[in-house]
Amino acid sequence: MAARKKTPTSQDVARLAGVSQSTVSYVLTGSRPISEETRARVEEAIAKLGYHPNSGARTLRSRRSGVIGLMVPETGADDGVLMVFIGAIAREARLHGYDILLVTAQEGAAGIRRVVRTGVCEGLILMELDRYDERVAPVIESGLPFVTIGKPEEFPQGSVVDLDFEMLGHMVVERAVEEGCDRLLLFGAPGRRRSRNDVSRFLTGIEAAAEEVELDVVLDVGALADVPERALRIILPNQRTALFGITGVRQVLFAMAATGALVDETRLLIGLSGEDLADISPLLAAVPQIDPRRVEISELAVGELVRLLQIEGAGPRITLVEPCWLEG
Amino acid sequence: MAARKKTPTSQDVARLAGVSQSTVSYVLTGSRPISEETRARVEEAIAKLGYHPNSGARTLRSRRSGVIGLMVPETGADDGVLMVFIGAIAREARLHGYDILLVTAQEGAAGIRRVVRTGVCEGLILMELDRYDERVAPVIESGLPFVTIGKPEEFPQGSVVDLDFEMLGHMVVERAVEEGCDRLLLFGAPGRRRSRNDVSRFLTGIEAAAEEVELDVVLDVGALADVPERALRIILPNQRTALFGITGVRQVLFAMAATGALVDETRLLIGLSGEDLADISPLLAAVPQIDPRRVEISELAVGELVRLLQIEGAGPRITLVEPCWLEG
DNA sequence: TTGTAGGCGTTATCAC
DNA sequence: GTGATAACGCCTACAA
Repeated sequence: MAARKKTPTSQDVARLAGVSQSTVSYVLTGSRPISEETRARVEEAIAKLGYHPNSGARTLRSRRSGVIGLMVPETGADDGVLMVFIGAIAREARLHGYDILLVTAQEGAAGIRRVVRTGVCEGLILMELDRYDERVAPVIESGLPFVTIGKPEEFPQGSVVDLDFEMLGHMVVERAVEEGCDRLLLFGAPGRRRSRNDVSRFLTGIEAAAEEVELDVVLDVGALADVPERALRIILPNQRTALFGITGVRQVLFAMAATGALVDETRLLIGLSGEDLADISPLLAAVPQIDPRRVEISELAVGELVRLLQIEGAGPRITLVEPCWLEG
Repeated sequence: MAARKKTPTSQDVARLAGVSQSTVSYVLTGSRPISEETRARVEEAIAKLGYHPNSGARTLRSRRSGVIGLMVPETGADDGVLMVFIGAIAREARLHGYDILLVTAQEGAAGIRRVVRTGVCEGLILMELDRYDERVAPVIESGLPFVTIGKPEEFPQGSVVDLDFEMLGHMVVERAVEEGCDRLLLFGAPGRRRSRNDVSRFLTGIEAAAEEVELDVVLDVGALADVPERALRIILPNQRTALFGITGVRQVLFAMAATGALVDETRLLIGLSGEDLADISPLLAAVPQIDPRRVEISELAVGELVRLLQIEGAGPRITLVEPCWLEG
C-alpha cells in the first residue's frame, strides 16, 4: 500500500493555484470580494486536491465549531418517536451546514458544561425537559443560544418549539362531537404524567372546548391493557365513546384488537400518530389520526437555533405548531 | 447582566497555579511525571476557574478530536430499534471519553469524506450496511479506523460486531422442536430481504439445524397481517407450528391478537425482542423471546473502535454475539 | 522535576 | 483585488 498522503492544507491549495494562502481562505469564507478568475483557479485547485478545511483550526480561530449539541433523553428502551426527531434534526442541521453531537441526558448538567466550555458546540437543542429541569440552568449560565423542543414551565432564555397542545385538546373534542360521541375517554398520559407541561396544556384545551359542547370527559387512570374493557363498562346503549391518548396508543390498539373491539361501531379511536398504524395492520388504516408534526417541529427547532446563532441580536421566541388531521 | 467572562485558558490556570503553561498541559495529558505538589496546585486552579481545555486547539495540535462519527441509516419513520443502539453507543462512548457525531446515511459517501477530511472524527461506526454498500469505499479510502454493526458481505478493513445470526437460526429450530412443533413458519424478512447478509446467515443456520431434526420449514412471503391466517391454513389437526421472524414481529402479534389466535395452543410464537412486548400487553408476556443483544453489541462496537484508535497496530476483527433466551 | 519555544491550519487585520 | 502576518489555545520536543 502506498504511504497515505497527508491531507492537503489551504497552503497546498494556494501553491497549486498560484495565490497566497489567505486568498484561499477568502474564497472559502466569502468574506471579501475575489475576482472571478482567481476564484476559479482556487476552486479548481481545491477540487483537484480534494481539499477540506481543517475543522480544528477553523474552530480554534473562528470560535465556531459548526456543531450543534443535541441533548437526548435517557431511553434505554425502544423509542421510535425519539428517532423521528433525531433523524429530522440531523438532516435539517446539515442543510444549514451544522453537524449534530449527541449529549446524553445521563451526563446531566456536567455534560452540558463540558460541551459548552470545551467549545465543541455552538448551540444546543434540548428535548423532553421536565417542568423544572436541572439541565436548563447550566445551559443558561453558559450563555450559549439554545432551543427546547417541548415547553418547560418557566419561560427560559432560549427559544421554544412545541406542538400546540391546547389546540390539540380542542381538535379532539371537536372531532369527538362531530362523530356523534357522547363521551371522551382520555387514557395514558393524562392520568399519570401530570408533571409534564404538555399534558396540562392538553387538558386545558380539552376542558375549554368541552365546556361549550355536550361531551362527557373522563380521565382514565387504569392500566392501558384494560382501557377497552373499561370503556365498554361505562358506555350506555346507543352511546358512542371517543378514545384518545397522547401516549399509549399502541397498547390500547392492541388491547382493542385482542377483544375484537376494533370493529365495534360504538367506539371511535383517535390516535396521536408517529407510529405508522396502517403498517402494523390494515385494520388500523381507518383509525382517525392526528399528526403531531414531529418532523416539522424538528426542522423549526434547528431553523430557530440557526437564527439565534447567525443573526446578531436575535432574541428567543416561542413557536407552537398546529397539529393536523391525517387523511381526515 | 454582567459582561460574560471569557472562558479560561490553560494560560490562566498556569498563572493562578504559579507554574508554566506547559506544566498545566502535562498535568492534563499525564504524558510526563509531575510532582504531587504542583499537580495539586494545578488541579486546584483548574477547579477554581472551571477550566476545560479548548477542543479546537487540542484537536488542531494533537490531531485527535475525541469524536466518533456514527453513520445512522435513513429512517424517517418510527424506528425504536435504532434508538436503542444509538443510546447505548453514546453512553458507552462517553465512558471512553468520546463524543458521538451523527452522520446521516442521506449524506452518503460525500458525508463520510467530509467528516473524515475535515478531521472532525477520529473513527467511525457504521450501522445497517447493505451487502455491498457504497459508503464503505470512502471510509476505507480515508484510512480511518471503523467498526460496522452488522456484517457486510465483503470482509472490510474495519472491525465487525454483529449478532450471531447463524446461531439464532439454530436456536429457533431447537426451541421449535423442544416445544413439539412440526412446522416452522418464517415470516417477514426471510422472504423479502434476501439482499441482507444477516438474513442469509440466519437461513443458513435454520437449514443446517433443520437437517438434523424432523421439522418442516416454510418461508412465508405474504403480507404480515395475514400470517396467522396462512399459518392456520397449512396446519393439520394435532399439529403445532412455530412462528418466527427477524422483522415484523409486532405486526404478526397484532394480527394474532385480532384473530384471537394468541391463545391458540396449536401455535407458538418466538419473537425477536427489542420491543418490550409485555409492555404492550400482558397477553404477550408469555411469548418466548430471544434477546438480540442490541445494547451489548453497541457497547462492543464502541469498545472495538476505541481499541483500534488507541492501541498501536491493532488490527480489525470480527465479533459475533450470541443471542440468548429471555426469561426462558 | 519544570520551563521555553515552535507550530498545528485557520481567520482576519493590516498594508499595498 | 491581493499578499504578508499575527493570533487562536494547546501539545511536545528540547533545554535547564
